Amino acid sequence: MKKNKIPEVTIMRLSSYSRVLNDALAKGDKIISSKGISALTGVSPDQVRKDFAYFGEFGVRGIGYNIEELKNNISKIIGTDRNWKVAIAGLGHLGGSLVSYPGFLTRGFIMAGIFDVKNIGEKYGNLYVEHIDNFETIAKKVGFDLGIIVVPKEFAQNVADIMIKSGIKAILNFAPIMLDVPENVEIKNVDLSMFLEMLSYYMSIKM
Amino acid sequence: MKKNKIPEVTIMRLSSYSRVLNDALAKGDKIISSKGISALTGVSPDQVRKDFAYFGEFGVRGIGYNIEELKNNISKIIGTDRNWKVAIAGLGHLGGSLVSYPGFLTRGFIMAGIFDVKNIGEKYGNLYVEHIDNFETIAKKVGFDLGIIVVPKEFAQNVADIMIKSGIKAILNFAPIMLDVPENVEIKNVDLSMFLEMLSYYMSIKM
DNA sequence: TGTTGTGAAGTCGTTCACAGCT
DNA sequence: AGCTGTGAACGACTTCACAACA
Repeated sequence: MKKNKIPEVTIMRLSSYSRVLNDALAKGDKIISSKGISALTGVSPDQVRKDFAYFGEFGVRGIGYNIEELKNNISKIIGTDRNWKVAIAGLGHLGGSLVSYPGFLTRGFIMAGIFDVKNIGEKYGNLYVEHIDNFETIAKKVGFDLGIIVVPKEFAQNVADIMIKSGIKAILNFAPIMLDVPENVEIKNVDLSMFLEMLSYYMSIKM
Repeated sequence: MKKNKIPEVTIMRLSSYSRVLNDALAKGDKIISSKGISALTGVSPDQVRKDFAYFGEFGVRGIGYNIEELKNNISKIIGTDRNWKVAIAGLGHLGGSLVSYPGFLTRGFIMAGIFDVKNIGEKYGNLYVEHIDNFETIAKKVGFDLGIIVVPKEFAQNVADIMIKSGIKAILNFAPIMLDVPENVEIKNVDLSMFLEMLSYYMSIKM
Protein backbone atom coordinates (compact mmCIF):
# COMPACT_ATOMS: atom_id res chain seq x y z
CA MET A 1 0.00 0.00 0.00
CA LYS A 2 1.43 3.34 -1.05
CA LYS A 3 1.22 5.93 1.68
CA ASN A 4 2.88 9.04 0.28
CA LYS A 5 1.12 12.35 0.48
CA ILE A 6 -2.47 11.27 0.36
CA PRO A 7 -4.71 14.31 0.79
CA GLU A 8 -6.88 14.18 3.86
CA VAL A 9 -9.95 14.90 1.74
CA THR A 10 -9.24 11.72 -0.19
CA ILE A 11 -9.56 9.70 3.00
CA MET A 12 -12.80 11.43 3.83
CA ARG A 13 -14.12 10.63 0.38
CA LEU A 14 -13.04 7.00 0.63
CA SER A 15 -15.07 6.80 3.80
CA SER A 16 -18.08 8.13 1.96
CA TYR A 17 -17.56 5.81 -1.06
CA SER A 18 -17.42 2.93 1.36
CA ARG A 19 -20.79 3.89 2.76
CA VAL A 20 -22.57 4.07 -0.59
CA LEU A 21 -20.94 0.83 -1.72
CA ASN A 22 -22.49 -0.89 1.27
CA ASP A 23 -25.86 0.51 0.29
CA ALA A 24 -25.43 -0.60 -3.32
CA LEU A 25 -24.41 -4.06 -2.20
CA ALA A 26 -27.45 -4.25 0.08
CA LYS A 27 -29.59 -3.39 -2.94
CA GLY A 28 -28.07 -6.38 -4.76
CA ASP A 29 -25.86 -4.50 -7.23
CA LYS A 30 -22.63 -6.15 -8.33
CA ILE A 31 -20.86 -3.59 -10.51
CA ILE A 32 -20.57 0.17 -10.29
CA SER A 33 -18.79 2.79 -12.38
CA SER A 34 -17.01 5.90 -11.20
CA LYS A 35 -19.97 7.75 -12.70
CA GLY A 36 -22.31 5.69 -10.54
CA ILE A 37 -20.29 6.47 -7.42
CA SER A 38 -20.33 10.09 -8.47
CA ALA A 39 -24.12 10.13 -8.60
CA LEU A 40 -24.34 8.75 -5.07
CA THR A 41 -21.71 10.93 -3.45
CA GLY A 42 -21.56 14.17 -5.41
CA VAL A 43 -17.85 13.67 -6.13
CA SER A 44 -16.83 13.96 -9.80
CA PRO A 45 -16.05 10.67 -11.59
CA ASP A 46 -12.52 11.91 -12.34
CA GLN A 47 -11.97 12.59 -8.70
CA VAL A 48 -13.29 9.18 -7.72
CA ARG A 49 -10.81 7.48 -10.03
CA LYS A 50 -7.95 9.69 -8.88
CA ASP A 51 -8.71 8.86 -5.27
CA PHE A 52 -8.48 5.14 -6.00
CA ALA A 53 -5.33 5.67 -8.06
CA TYR A 54 -3.43 6.66 -4.93
CA PHE A 55 -3.78 3.11 -3.70
CA GLY A 56 -3.87 0.84 -6.72
CA GLU A 57 -5.94 -0.27 -9.68
CA PHE A 58 -9.23 -1.62 -8.49
CA GLY A 59 -11.37 -1.45 -11.60
CA VAL A 60 -11.66 -3.04 -15.04
CA ARG A 61 -11.43 -0.80 -18.09
CA GLY A 62 -14.59 -0.73 -20.09
CA ILE A 63 -16.53 -2.30 -17.23
CA GLY A 64 -16.27 -0.60 -13.86
CA TYR A 65 -15.67 -1.77 -10.32
CA ASN A 66 -16.79 -4.96 -8.64
CA ILE A 67 -18.60 -3.51 -5.64
CA GLU A 68 -17.72 -6.23 -3.15
CA GLU A 69 -14.03 -6.14 -4.08
CA LEU A 70 -13.85 -2.37 -4.09
CA LYS A 71 -15.53 -2.21 -0.72
CA ASN A 72 -13.00 -4.64 0.71
CA ASN A 73 -10.11 -2.74 -0.77
CA ILE A 74 -11.33 0.52 0.71
CA SER A 75 -11.86 -1.16 4.09
CA LYS A 76 -8.29 -2.35 4.00
CA ILE A 77 -7.07 1.14 3.15
CA ILE A 78 -8.96 3.02 5.84
CA GLY A 79 -8.51 0.26 8.38
CA THR A 80 -12.13 -0.67 8.90
CA ASP A 81 -11.34 -4.28 8.02
CA ARG A 82 -10.58 -4.74 11.68
CA ASN A 83 -12.16 -3.68 14.94
CA TRP A 84 -10.88 -0.77 16.95
CA LYS A 85 -11.42 -0.44 20.67
CA VAL A 86 -12.66 2.99 21.60
CA ALA A 87 -12.52 4.71 24.98
CA ILE A 88 -14.76 7.68 25.54
CA ALA A 89 -14.29 10.32 28.22
CA GLY A 90 -17.21 12.50 29.18
CA LEU A 91 -20.77 11.25 29.47
CA GLY A 92 -22.72 14.44 29.18
CA HIS A 93 -25.51 14.68 26.63
CA LEU A 94 -23.26 14.42 23.60
CA GLY A 95 -20.89 11.86 25.07
CA GLY A 96 -23.75 9.68 26.21
CA SER A 97 -25.24 9.70 22.73
CA LEU A 98 -21.92 8.79 21.13
CA VAL A 99 -21.61 5.69 23.31
CA SER A 100 -24.59 4.21 21.56
CA TYR A 101 -24.11 5.87 18.18
CA PRO A 102 -25.04 3.10 15.75
CA GLY A 103 -22.74 4.40 13.00
CA PHE A 104 -19.67 3.62 15.08
CA LEU A 105 -20.38 -0.03 15.78
CA THR A 106 -21.38 -0.86 12.22
CA ARG A 107 -18.08 0.56 11.00
CA GLY A 108 -15.94 -1.52 13.30
CA PHE A 109 -15.57 0.82 16.25
CA ILE A 110 -16.31 -0.95 19.51
CA MET A 111 -16.97 1.03 22.64
CA ALA A 112 -14.64 -0.60 25.13
CA GLY A 113 -14.47 1.88 27.98
CA ILE A 114 -16.46 4.86 29.23
CA PHE A 115 -15.06 7.37 31.70
CA ASP A 116 -16.23 10.33 33.69
CA VAL A 117 -15.76 11.83 37.14
CA LYS A 118 -19.32 11.23 38.29
CA ASN A 119 -22.06 8.63 37.95
CA ILE A 120 -19.35 6.03 38.39
CA GLY A 121 -20.74 2.52 38.09
CA GLU A 122 -23.75 3.57 36.06
CA LYS A 123 -24.50 1.23 33.17
CA TYR A 124 -24.44 2.23 29.49
CA GLY A 125 -25.20 -0.70 27.22
CA ASN A 126 -22.87 -3.41 28.49
CA LEU A 127 -20.35 -0.99 29.99
CA TYR A 128 -20.08 0.64 33.38
CA VAL A 129 -18.88 4.19 33.88
CA GLU A 130 -15.34 4.20 35.27
CA HIS A 131 -13.55 7.04 36.98
CA ILE A 132 -11.10 8.82 34.69
CA ASP A 133 -8.40 8.33 37.35
CA ASN A 134 -8.52 4.61 36.59
CA PHE A 135 -8.03 5.14 32.88
CA GLU A 136 -4.43 3.97 32.70
CA THR A 137 -5.06 0.82 34.73
CA ILE A 138 -8.06 -0.16 32.64
CA ALA A 139 -6.31 0.77 29.41
CA LYS A 140 -3.54 -1.69 30.26
CA LYS A 141 -6.07 -4.50 30.54
CA VAL A 142 -8.36 -3.58 27.65
CA GLY A 143 -5.92 -2.05 25.17
CA PHE A 144 -7.76 0.95 23.76
CA ASP A 145 -6.90 2.03 20.21
CA LEU A 146 -8.79 5.30 19.96
CA GLY A 147 -9.97 7.89 22.43
CA ILE A 148 -12.94 10.23 22.19
CA ILE A 149 -12.90 13.37 24.30
CA VAL A 150 -16.28 14.93 25.09
CA VAL A 151 -15.47 16.65 28.35
CA PRO A 152 -15.76 20.41 29.04
CA LYS A 153 -12.87 22.26 27.45
CA GLU A 154 -11.17 23.09 30.78
CA PHE A 155 -10.51 19.38 31.32
CA ALA A 156 -9.82 18.31 27.76
CA GLN A 157 -6.04 18.73 27.83
CA ASN A 158 -5.77 16.80 31.05
CA VAL A 159 -7.85 13.94 29.69
CA ALA A 160 -5.79 13.92 26.51
CA ASP A 161 -2.60 13.65 28.55
CA ILE A 162 -4.03 10.70 30.46
CA MET A 163 -5.04 8.96 27.25
CA ILE A 164 -1.66 9.52 25.65
CA LYS A 165 0.21 8.34 28.74
CA SER A 166 -1.90 5.18 28.52
CA GLY A 167 -0.76 4.51 24.98
CA ILE A 168 -3.60 5.86 22.88
CA LYS A 169 -2.35 7.04 19.51
CA ALA A 170 -5.45 8.65 18.02
CA ILE A 171 -7.96 11.01 19.57
CA LEU A 172 -11.22 12.46 18.38
CA ASN A 173 -11.75 15.70 20.27
CA PHE A 174 -15.15 17.37 20.58
CA ALA A 175 -13.97 20.01 23.04
CA PRO A 176 -13.61 23.41 21.35
CA ILE A 177 -9.95 23.86 22.16
CA MET A 178 -6.66 23.02 20.49
CA LEU A 179 -4.99 20.20 22.36
CA ASP A 180 -1.25 19.85 22.70
CA VAL A 181 -0.24 16.35 21.69
CA PRO A 182 3.03 14.70 20.64
CA GLU A 183 3.74 14.36 16.94
CA ASN A 184 3.08 10.65 16.89
CA VAL A 185 -0.46 11.05 18.19
CA GLU A 186 -3.17 11.73 15.63
CA ILE A 187 -5.79 14.19 16.68
CA LYS A 188 -8.95 15.20 14.92
CA ASN A 189 -11.03 18.07 16.21
CA VAL A 190 -14.76 18.27 15.67
CA ASP A 191 -16.54 21.43 16.62
CA LEU A 192 -20.26 21.11 16.05
CA SER A 193 -20.98 24.83 16.31
CA MET A 194 -18.50 25.40 13.49
CA PHE A 195 -20.85 23.63 11.12
CA LEU A 196 -23.77 25.82 12.10
CA GLU A 197 -21.56 28.87 11.80
CA MET A 198 -20.69 27.97 8.25
CA LEU A 199 -24.38 27.80 7.44
CA SER A 200 -24.86 31.07 9.26
CA TYR A 201 -22.21 32.63 7.03
CA TYR A 202 -23.88 31.41 3.84
CA MET A 203 -27.22 32.70 5.06
CA SER A 204 -25.69 36.07 5.87
CA ILE A 205 -24.07 36.70 2.50
CA LYS A 206 -27.39 36.03 0.77
CA MET A 207 -29.08 38.90 2.54
CA MET B 1 -18.17 43.32 2.68
CA LYS B 2 -16.40 41.55 -0.15
CA LYS B 3 -17.85 38.16 -0.82
CA ASN B 4 -16.03 36.81 -3.84
CA LYS B 5 -14.58 33.35 -3.74
CA ILE B 6 -13.93 32.98 -0.06
CA PRO B 7 -12.60 29.47 0.58
CA GLU B 8 -14.79 27.39 2.82
CA VAL B 9 -11.79 26.64 5.06
CA THR B 10 -11.42 30.34 5.70
CA ILE B 11 -14.91 30.44 7.17
CA MET B 12 -14.13 27.43 9.33
CA ARG B 13 -11.00 29.15 10.57
CA LEU B 14 -12.84 32.40 11.27
CA SER B 15 -15.17 30.39 13.44
CA SER B 16 -12.23 29.03 15.35
CA TYR B 17 -10.52 32.44 15.67
CA SER B 18 -13.75 33.76 17.06
CA ARG B 19 -13.74 31.11 19.75
CA VAL B 20 -10.20 31.81 20.94
CA LEU B 21 -10.82 35.56 20.87
CA ASN B 22 -13.67 35.04 23.28
CA ASP B 23 -11.37 33.08 25.55
CA ALA B 24 -8.67 35.76 25.35
CA LEU B 25 -11.21 38.45 26.11
CA ALA B 26 -12.47 36.48 29.10
CA LYS B 27 -8.87 36.35 30.32
CA GLY B 28 -8.76 40.13 30.15
CA ASP B 29 -6.48 40.53 27.15
CA LYS B 30 -6.99 43.56 24.92
CA ILE B 31 -4.60 43.11 22.00
CA ILE B 32 -3.53 40.04 20.06
CA SER B 33 -1.20 39.50 17.12
CA SER B 34 -1.61 37.08 14.24
CA LYS B 35 1.19 35.15 15.90
CA GLY B 36 -0.83 35.00 19.10
CA ILE B 37 -3.88 33.72 17.24
CA SER B 38 -1.63 31.22 15.56
CA ALA B 39 -0.45 29.84 18.87
CA LEU B 40 -4.04 29.33 20.01
CA THR B 41 -5.41 27.78 16.84
CA GLY B 42 -2.53 26.08 15.05
CA VAL B 43 -3.08 28.20 11.94
CA SER B 44 0.01 29.98 10.58
CA PRO B 45 0.21 33.74 11.22
CA ASP B 46 0.37 34.39 7.46
CA GLN B 47 -2.79 32.41 6.98
CA VAL B 48 -4.55 34.26 9.77
CA ARG B 49 -3.77 37.60 8.14
CA LYS B 50 -4.78 36.36 4.70
CA ASP B 51 -8.08 35.14 6.07
CA PHE B 52 -8.84 38.56 7.49
CA ALA B 53 -7.67 40.22 4.28
CA TYR B 54 -10.62 38.71 2.41
CA PHE B 55 -12.92 40.93 4.43
CA GLY B 56 -11.02 44.09 5.26
CA GLU B 57 -8.21 45.54 7.35
CA PHE B 58 -8.86 44.90 11.00
CA GLY B 59 -5.41 45.35 12.53
CA VAL B 60 -2.85 48.05 13.19
CA ARG B 61 0.62 47.66 11.72
CA GLY B 62 3.29 47.28 14.31
CA ILE B 63 0.69 46.60 17.00
CA GLY B 64 -1.77 43.83 16.28
CA TYR B 65 -5.53 43.47 16.60
CA ASN B 66 -7.88 44.88 19.18
CA ILE B 67 -9.54 41.71 20.39
CA GLU B 68 -12.98 43.14 21.06
CA GLU B 69 -13.14 44.84 17.68
CA LEU B 70 -11.81 41.85 15.81
CA LYS B 71 -14.29 39.58 17.51
CA ASN B 72 -17.15 41.87 16.50
CA ASN B 73 -15.93 42.04 12.94
CA ILE B 74 -15.74 38.27 12.69
CA SER B 75 -19.19 37.92 14.21
CA LYS B 76 -20.56 40.24 11.58
CA ILE B 77 -18.85 38.24 8.85
CA ILE B 78 -20.03 34.82 9.92
CA GLY B 79 -23.42 36.07 10.99
CA THR B 80 -23.22 35.28 14.68
CA ASP B 81 -23.99 38.90 15.52
CA ARG B 82 -27.63 37.90 15.38
CA ASN B 83 -29.71 34.99 16.58
CA TRP B 84 -30.79 32.17 14.32
CA LYS B 85 -33.82 30.03 15.00
CA VAL B 86 -33.05 26.37 14.64
CA ALA B 87 -35.46 23.50 14.03
CA ILE B 88 -34.25 20.00 14.73
CA ALA B 89 -35.80 16.82 13.36
CA GLY B 90 -35.05 13.52 15.06
CA LEU B 91 -34.80 13.10 18.81
CA GLY B 92 -32.81 9.92 19.07
CA HIS B 93 -29.71 9.86 21.21
CA LEU B 94 -27.73 12.24 19.06
CA GLY B 95 -30.63 14.55 18.24
CA GLY B 96 -31.65 14.74 21.87
CA SER B 97 -28.15 15.75 22.85
CA LEU B 98 -27.96 18.45 20.18
CA VAL B 99 -31.13 20.10 21.50
CA SER B 100 -29.27 20.99 24.66
CA TYR B 101 -25.80 21.34 23.17
CA PRO B 102 -24.38 24.34 25.03
CA GLY B 103 -22.12 25.37 22.15
CA PHE B 104 -25.11 26.20 19.99
CA LEU B 105 -26.86 28.61 22.31
CA THR B 106 -23.72 30.51 23.26
CA ARG B 107 -23.02 31.12 19.58
CA GLY B 108 -26.41 32.56 18.83
CA PHE B 109 -28.29 29.48 17.70
CA ILE B 110 -31.63 29.18 19.45
CA MET B 111 -33.52 25.92 19.45
CA ALA B 112 -36.97 26.97 18.34
CA GLY B 113 -38.64 23.72 17.31
CA ILE B 114 -38.10 20.00 17.84
CA PHE B 115 -39.76 17.38 15.71
CA ASP B 116 -40.13 13.63 15.57
CA VAL B 117 -42.77 11.04 14.79
CA LYS B 118 -43.01 9.70 18.33
CA ASN B 119 -42.92 10.97 21.89
CA ILE B 120 -45.03 13.88 20.73
CA GLY B 121 -45.65 16.36 23.51
CA GLU B 122 -42.61 15.31 25.51
CA LYS B 123 -40.71 18.22 26.98
CA TYR B 124 -37.08 19.10 26.13
CA GLY B 125 -35.91 22.22 27.92
CA ASN B 126 -38.69 24.72 27.20
CA LEU B 127 -39.86 23.00 24.01
CA TYR B 128 -42.34 20.25 23.33
CA VAL B 129 -41.82 17.57 20.72
CA GLU B 130 -44.02 18.25 17.70
CA HIS B 131 -45.00 15.81 14.97
CA ILE B 132 -42.99 16.31 11.80
CA ASP B 133 -46.28 16.51 9.86
CA ASN B 134 -46.94 19.83 11.57
CA PHE B 135 -43.59 21.25 10.58
CA GLU B 136 -44.84 23.61 7.90
CA THR B 137 -47.62 25.03 10.06
CA ILE B 138 -45.29 25.65 12.97
CA ALA B 139 -42.56 27.01 10.71
CA LYS B 140 -45.00 29.65 9.45
CA LYS B 141 -45.56 30.86 12.98
CA VAL B 142 -42.02 30.58 14.32
CA GLY B 143 -39.95 31.35 11.23
CA PHE B 144 -37.08 28.87 11.40
CA ASP B 145 -33.78 29.91 9.85
CA LEU B 146 -31.83 26.65 10.01
CA GLY B 147 -32.73 22.99 10.12
CA ILE B 148 -30.84 20.12 11.66
CA ILE B 149 -31.59 16.61 10.40
CA VAL B 150 -30.78 13.76 12.77
CA VAL B 151 -33.29 11.17 11.57
CA PRO B 152 -32.43 7.70 10.19
CA LYS B 153 -31.15 7.97 6.64
CA GLU B 154 -34.26 6.44 5.06
CA PHE B 155 -36.30 9.44 6.20
CA ALA B 156 -33.70 12.16 5.75
CA GLN B 157 -34.66 13.20 2.21
CA ASN B 158 -38.31 13.40 3.12
CA VAL B 159 -37.57 15.58 6.13
CA ALA B 160 -35.30 17.79 4.03
CA ASP B 161 -38.11 18.26 1.51
CA ILE B 162 -40.50 19.28 4.28
CA MET B 163 -37.99 21.77 5.69
CA ILE B 164 -37.31 23.28 2.29
CA LYS B 165 -40.98 23.54 1.45
CA SER B 166 -41.39 25.44 4.71
CA GLY B 167 -38.79 28.01 3.69
CA ILE B 168 -35.65 26.79 5.41
CA LYS B 169 -32.56 27.81 3.46
CA ALA B 170 -29.78 26.03 5.34
CA ILE B 171 -29.61 22.49 6.65
CA LEU B 172 -27.12 20.65 8.79
CA ASN B 173 -27.46 16.96 7.97
CA PHE B 174 -26.21 14.21 10.26
CA ALA B 175 -27.75 11.38 8.24
CA PRO B 176 -25.09 9.53 6.23
CA ILE B 177 -26.67 10.12 2.86
CA MET B 178 -26.39 12.77 0.16
CA LEU B 179 -29.54 14.84 0.11
CA ASP B 180 -31.01 16.35 -3.01
CA VAL B 181 -31.68 20.03 -2.43
CA PRO B 182 -32.26 23.05 -4.66
CA GLU B 183 -29.30 25.26 -5.49
CA ASN B 184 -30.42 28.06 -3.22
CA VAL B 185 -30.44 25.84 -0.14
CA GLU B 186 -27.17 25.44 1.73
CA ILE B 187 -26.48 22.00 3.04
CA LYS B 188 -23.65 20.80 5.23
CA ASN B 189 -23.20 17.11 5.89
CA VAL B 190 -21.61 15.82 9.06
CA ASP B 191 -20.81 12.16 9.30
CA LEU B 192 -19.41 11.33 12.71
CA SER B 193 -18.07 7.92 11.70
CA MET B 194 -16.04 9.62 9.01
CA PHE B 195 -13.94 11.28 11.68
CA LEU B 196 -13.19 7.99 13.37
CA GLU B 197 -12.41 6.45 10.01
CA MET B 198 -9.83 9.09 9.32
CA LEU B 199 -8.15 8.26 12.60
CA SER B 200 -8.43 4.59 11.73
CA TYR B 201 -6.61 5.30 8.47
CA TYR B 202 -3.77 7.13 10.20
CA MET B 203 -3.45 4.31 12.72
CA SER B 204 -3.35 1.75 9.92
CA ILE B 205 -0.57 3.35 7.91
CA LYS B 206 1.63 3.47 11.00
CA MET B 207 1.59 -0.30 11.39
C1' DT C 1 11.68 46.95 16.53
C1' DG C 2 7.36 44.64 15.88
C1' DT C 3 3.46 43.65 13.26
C1' DT C 4 0.08 44.17 9.47
C1' DG C 5 -1.34 43.81 4.58
C1' DT C 6 -0.37 41.96 0.18
C1' DG C 7 1.67 40.78 -4.47
C1' DA C 8 4.50 36.97 -6.05
C1' DA C 9 5.97 32.36 -5.80
C1' DG C 10 5.12 27.90 -4.58
C1' DT C 11 2.44 23.87 -3.41
C1' DC C 12 -1.35 21.03 -3.50
C1' DG C 13 -5.68 19.23 -5.25
C1' DT C 14 -8.94 18.97 -9.23
C1' DT C 15 -10.30 18.69 -13.94
C1' DC C 16 -9.18 17.66 -18.62
C1' DA C 17 -8.32 14.69 -22.20
C1' DC C 18 -6.99 10.65 -24.06
C1' DA C 19 -4.50 6.12 -24.42
C1' DG C 20 -5.47 1.48 -23.12
C1' DC C 21 -8.38 -2.20 -22.18
C1' DT C 22 -12.95 -5.07 -22.40
C1' DA D 1 -19.15 1.70 -27.35
C1' DG D 2 -18.00 2.18 -22.55
C1' DC D 3 -15.07 2.83 -18.72
C1' DT D 4 -10.61 2.94 -16.21
C1' DG D 5 -6.03 4.92 -15.26
C1' DT D 6 -3.07 8.79 -15.64
C1' DG D 7 0.03 12.63 -17.36
C1' DA D 8 -0.69 17.41 -18.26
C1' DA D 9 -3.12 21.68 -17.62
C1' DC D 10 -5.47 24.23 -14.60
C1' DG D 11 -7.09 26.44 -10.52
C1' DA D 12 -7.13 27.20 -5.58
C1' DC D 13 -5.04 27.71 -1.30
C1' DT D 14 -0.76 28.56 1.38
C1' DT D 15 3.67 30.40 2.23
C1' DC D 16 7.13 33.73 1.28
C1' DA D 17 9.02 38.06 1.52
C1' DC D 18 8.83 42.70 1.99
C1' DA D 19 6.90 47.50 1.92
C1' DA D 20 4.14 50.31 5.00
C1' DC D 21 3.30 51.78 9.31
C1' DA D 22 3.23 52.44 14.75
